[in-house]
Amino acid sequence: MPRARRRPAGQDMKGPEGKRSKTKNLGGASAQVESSSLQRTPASEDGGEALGSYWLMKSEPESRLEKGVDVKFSIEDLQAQPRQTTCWDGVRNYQARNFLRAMRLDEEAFFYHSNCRAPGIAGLVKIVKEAYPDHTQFEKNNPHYDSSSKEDNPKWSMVDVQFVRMMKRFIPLAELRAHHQAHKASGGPLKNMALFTHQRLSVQRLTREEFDFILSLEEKEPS
DNA sequence: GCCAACGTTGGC
DNA sequence: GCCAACGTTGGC
Repeated sequence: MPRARRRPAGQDMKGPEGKRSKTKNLGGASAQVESSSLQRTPASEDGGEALGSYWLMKSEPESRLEKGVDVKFSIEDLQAQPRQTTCWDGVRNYQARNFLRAMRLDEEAFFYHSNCRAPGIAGLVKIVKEAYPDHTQFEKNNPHYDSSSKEDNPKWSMVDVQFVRMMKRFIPLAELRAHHQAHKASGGPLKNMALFTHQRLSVQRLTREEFDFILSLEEKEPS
């Protein structure tokens, strides 16, 4: 099956080569109740909080070809989308998928720039549509096509996210790491941050303490 | 471009 | 079900 990859469907309407069908018609005629997954668990399954959760979602802001398709999707690309909204397709890792399925409407996520010259947290997005089947798993020409997934039992899910705001200042990975290292000794809020303890996971859950601490960094001088 | 970390695959 | 080989992630 396809490798685990993240990144949203940059419905970039660049050039004539209109990628796939894409273009989720949000607000389309029938705001149909999606989610073939009625498995709507109490969100307490993955060690999840009962209350709202916070998230971090990775995306690559620099061009890179995957099976001939550019996977670039920066926060600026998100801002340029209709309604500043995109479907977060292409996740092919079970842990990340389960987090997508645990996301609830209006929960907030950091938009993280990965695999680039300046990795770090660029902005804030929120969930505007809960998990539903990722259509790209059925598209033979999509880099994330999964021949093992069947239409009547889709393996992979996606959510829709909408731009909320840019961070007041970009929060570099190196700065987060410095806090993580310090907090491991001091017991501070970033001591177990998934960005470092599960570094390859493209969709991560944050505690409220982690989320609030990172927001507080916006007000501080770059260190 | 290098390469460590780590998830997945497939032989047995 | 083990585990070595392999492929990917993603920082540097």
